Amino acid sequence: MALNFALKTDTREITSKTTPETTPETTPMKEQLTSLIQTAIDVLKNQQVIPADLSPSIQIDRTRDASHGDYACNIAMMLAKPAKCKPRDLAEQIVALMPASDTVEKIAVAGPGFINFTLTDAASFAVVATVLEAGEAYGRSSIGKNKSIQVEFVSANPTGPLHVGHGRGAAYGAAVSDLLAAVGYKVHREYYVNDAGRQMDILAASVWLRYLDLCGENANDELPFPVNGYKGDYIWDIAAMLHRENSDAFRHAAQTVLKDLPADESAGGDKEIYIDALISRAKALLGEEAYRSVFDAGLNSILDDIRRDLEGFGVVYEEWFSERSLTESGAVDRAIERLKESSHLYEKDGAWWFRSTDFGDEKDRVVVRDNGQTTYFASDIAYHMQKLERGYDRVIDVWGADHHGYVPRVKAALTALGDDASKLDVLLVQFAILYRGGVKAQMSTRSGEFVTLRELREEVGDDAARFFYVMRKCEQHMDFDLDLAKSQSSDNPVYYIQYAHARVCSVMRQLEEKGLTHNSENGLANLAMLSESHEQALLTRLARYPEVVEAAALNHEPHLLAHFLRDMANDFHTYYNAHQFLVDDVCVRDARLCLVKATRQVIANGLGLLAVSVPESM
RNA sequence: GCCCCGGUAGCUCAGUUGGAUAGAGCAGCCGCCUCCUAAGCGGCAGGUCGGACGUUCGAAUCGUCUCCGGGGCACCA
Repeated sequence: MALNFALKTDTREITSKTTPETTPETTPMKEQLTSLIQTAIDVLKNQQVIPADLSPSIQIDRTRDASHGDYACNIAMMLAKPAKCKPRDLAEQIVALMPASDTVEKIAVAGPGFINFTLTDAASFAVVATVLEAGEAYGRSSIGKNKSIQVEFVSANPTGPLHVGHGRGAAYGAAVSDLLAAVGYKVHREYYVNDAGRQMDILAASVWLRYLDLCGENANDELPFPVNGYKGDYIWDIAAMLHRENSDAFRHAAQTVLKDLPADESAGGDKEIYIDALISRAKALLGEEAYRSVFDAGLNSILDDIRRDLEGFGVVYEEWFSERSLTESGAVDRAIERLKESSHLYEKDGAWWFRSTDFGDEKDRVVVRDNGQTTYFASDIAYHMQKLERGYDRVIDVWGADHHGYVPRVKAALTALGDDASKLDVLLVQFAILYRGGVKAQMSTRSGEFVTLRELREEVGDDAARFFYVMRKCEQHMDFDLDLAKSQSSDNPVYYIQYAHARVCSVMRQLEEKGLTHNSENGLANLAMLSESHEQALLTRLARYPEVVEAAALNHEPHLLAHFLRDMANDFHTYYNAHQFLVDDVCVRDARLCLVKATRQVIANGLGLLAVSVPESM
């Protein structure tokens, strides 16, 4: 009888389609070729042509040009110097010593000394059966098996709705996570909720003031809204909800609220001092419990909104991690104690400083302020300490590029704690600038008018938004063309790829309408009929897919997959225009349909990893 | 001033971790539906890979310097 384990309330199972089985392990071609070359190298070492103490890493690459065969190796050029031998001559010797293989048709020495491999037809055709057999699992692998990785991304302050800058982090973080899961890692996606700190107090104060307004305390403009408060309409919504549920329970007279407060900026004062005074006043008048009610009303409302927004965007988390919980669990104190014990902290001007300059940071950083409050940085130290304590093999943070200055101090803190800072990868995502009609559509955050992620999703759709965000390398500034993302034409890469998928579906429908059926076995038995250059190109492309997924995952570069899918769609459309699939010859027809179905499968798998839908008709 | 990222075709970007003749898509020009969706395909044209020097068999890729653009340098989060 199975036991039910209680899950933490904010923890959930991965909701994405899980296909636990991985691609059946046909020994990857690169490894086969590597071992052939290794055999030859070993012989040459015995013959002392190559120094025995040399153990070169054998690199096998896909060729760029089909006339160079399928794979190429540059080992002869690498070893030419130590072997005191011309690269081409060495290449010839290596080729002569390589054992025969039933997957290799031809081995040739070319150019300055490349060894080019051409696969047998049987080996190139095999991919079709592999894809159709593996289905959704094709492209998955087990490189990351038994390794766990935590990916923290978005983690925007819950002080307002997500904007388009967060969108890029969301799409990128989710794609990296899904890719890592696809290559076998156990992935823990996490959103760090900044539910403590001054910004949240400002939010609470903003909500409270709007609430007081709704109670009637601002009937004659006697309760001015702070310059530094959050002015968005959503604050009104939260205040209205608060008033609906609590009526006048948190009401205090405007004069009481404002009594003896310093001047706001609008009255010639300092807006920072003013807002802090207002927060103190709110806490004093409301008392701890009521203040927390107002605070939580703001926090929960916005967090729920963010959660719904992200879910709609295909981004789900295993955990929403509370910053406040770090303080409550004592993790922050514990981190500070550990740093004190190892004498990485010192006291100056009433504050406690972390000596991060010992670890290459440009200046030391405060962890406990002179007023006794711990800083955001202290929470971050505790958080990262805690992440590593959880035992992940690797930890990834996806941050906006504007936080890059933060990386050295976080790594410094981990090192100071005696943890392995190299387990942490911080991936920095550059800004996305929206263009509409060729002009910038994004307002500056300073003016308070920013395009929200939700607006973007509504305007261009989730598919286009997800795809466009990951089309570029994350460190590349991105121009996001809204018109292109919305356009339903081949200019739009999303539609272009989806259309390829829909076309295959359409072909299969046509087949049915003609009263025909597809015999897959017969098709697989007649793959040799696929001799057209377009077909060869598709076969090669299909075989590359697992390599692309692997590279995209391990290098955290989902754009590789996006580009691959576009190229594959192009291969398909070209093929589609050049040849009929539904021909009279049953053998050719069945073979072509096998190829085309395999193509559809790979497009579906690839778009699936990017959370882009695969329509069956368009 | 110091640090991070970028600079490749008119525009937006790739470039398999140092490989062979630098590639796509837009935009421009010329073609292709009696045919499984023309939301598609083919062709032409377009380049001093910001610049200089260096490293080596070989550089868009690595190093140093330099120019241009973006961002960051809190007892904020």
